[in-house]
Amino acid sequence: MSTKDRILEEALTLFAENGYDGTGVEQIAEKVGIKAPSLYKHFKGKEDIMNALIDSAEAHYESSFGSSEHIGKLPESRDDFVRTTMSRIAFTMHDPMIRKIRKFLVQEQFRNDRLAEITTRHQLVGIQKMYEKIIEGMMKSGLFIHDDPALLAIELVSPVVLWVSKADREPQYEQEIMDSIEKHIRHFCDVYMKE
Amino acid sequence: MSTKDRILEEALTLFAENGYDGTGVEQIAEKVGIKAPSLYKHFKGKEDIMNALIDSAEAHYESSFGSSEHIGKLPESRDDFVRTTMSRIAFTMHDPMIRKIRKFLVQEQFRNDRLAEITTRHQLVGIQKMYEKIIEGMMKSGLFIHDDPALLAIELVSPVVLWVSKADREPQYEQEIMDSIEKHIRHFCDVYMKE
DNA sequence: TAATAAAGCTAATAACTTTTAGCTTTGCTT
DNA sequence: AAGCAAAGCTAAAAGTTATTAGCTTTATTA
Repeated sequence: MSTKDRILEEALTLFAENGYDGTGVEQIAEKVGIKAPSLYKHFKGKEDIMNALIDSAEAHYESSFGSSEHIGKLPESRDDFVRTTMSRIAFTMHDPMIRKIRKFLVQEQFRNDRLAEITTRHQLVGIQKMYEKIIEGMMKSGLFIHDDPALLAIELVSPVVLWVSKADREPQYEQEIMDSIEKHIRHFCDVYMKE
Repeated sequence: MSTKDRILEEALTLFAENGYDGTGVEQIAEKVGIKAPSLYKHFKGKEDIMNALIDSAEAHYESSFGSSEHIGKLPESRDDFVRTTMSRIAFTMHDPMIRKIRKFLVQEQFRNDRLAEITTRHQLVGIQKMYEKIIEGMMKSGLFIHDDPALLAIELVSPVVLWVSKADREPQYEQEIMDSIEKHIRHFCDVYMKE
C-alpha cells in the first residue's frame, strides 16, 4: 500500500478513537512510520488529510451500499429474512473500516455541513433505502403485508442503528445487543409478515 | 447566577458546538467575561470543568426523566397519545439545555467509560423506560394490544431518537423531521392500538 | 472600620502543535 | 552511470494552550 493510503488508514483509526482535534499529525506520522514533516509531501495539511479521508470514506460507502446489486436475491421466507438481515448487521457492526468511519462521523458530525449531510446519509438514508427495496420486493412476492415500504424500513432499521452505536461505545455488551436486535427483527416479522 | 455556574453554562455551550478538544479555556473565560487564569479560582483545570459539567447534566437529566412523576396522567385516547407524545418530543428537541447536553454527549461518548455509559442511558434507556411505563399502563386500560411493553417502547422511541439527532445537526430540516415523526407515531398507533 | 477571604488581573512559563525551510537519501529513467 | 524527481530527514519557526505565580481589587465579617 502507498504511503498516502497508509496515512489515510492510520488517520482514520486515530480520528475514530480520539477525534480530529484529539489527534496530532505527529501521532499519525508515528503510526505510519515516518516523521511528521514528511506528511506534507503527501498532503497540504491536517485539514487536507481529513478531506481526503472523507472522500475515501464516501467511496467505500458507495461501494458497500450504493448500488442495488448488493441486495442479492430477495429472502424467500421469514427465517431467510431474519438470517440474511442478521448477517448483514453483524458484518456492518464488525467490519473495521465501516466501524471506524461510523465512529469518526458521529464525533465530527457538527464540524461542517458536509460532515452533517454525510452522517445523515450513512445513518438514516443508506441502509434504510436498501431495506425499502427489499421490503417492497417482498411485499410484491406476498411475504409482507401491504404497507408503505419506506415507513417499514424505518421501523426495522432505527432500533438497529441505535444498538450498533451502543456496541461502538460499549463493545463489552455486544452479545446482549445482538440478542436484542434479533428479538426486534423477529418481532418486526411477527407484526408485518403474513400468516 | 454564580460565576461557577456561568462557567459551566458557557463551557457546555462551547463543548456542544465545538467539542471538548475544540474549545479553549480562554474561549470559556471570554464568554463568562473574565480572564482565563481566573477560571482556576473555581476549578482545578479544564478536565475538572468537564467533570462538574457531567455531574450537573446528570442532575438535570435526573430531574427531567428520572422519576415517574413526570409521566402525568395516562393518555385516554389515540389522539391524546399522539398529542402528548409529540409535545414531549418537541420539548426535548428544542429545550436549549437538553439539546446542548445531547450534542456534547454524542461528540464525547468515546472519551471514557463514564461518558459512554451516560450516553447510552440518555439515548436508549431514559425516554424508553418512560414510554415502557406509559404503554404498559395503556395496555391495562385496554388502549394498546397486549404485547411486551419494553419492546414496543423501543419501536416507538428509536426512530424519534434518530430524527432528533438529525435535527441537531441539520436544523434546517426541522419541520420535515417533525412531520416524519408524527407520521411514525400515527403508524405506531395503527399497528399497536385497538380498533 | 479593620481584617480577611474570595475572586479578579497581568505576566510569564512550559509544553505542545502545525507547518516551513533546507538538506539528504532513495529509486527510477534514459 | 548520470540526472532527476519523489520522499524522507533534521532543525526550527510560529502559534496556541493550559497552567502557575504573584499582585490587586472586591466583598464579607467581626
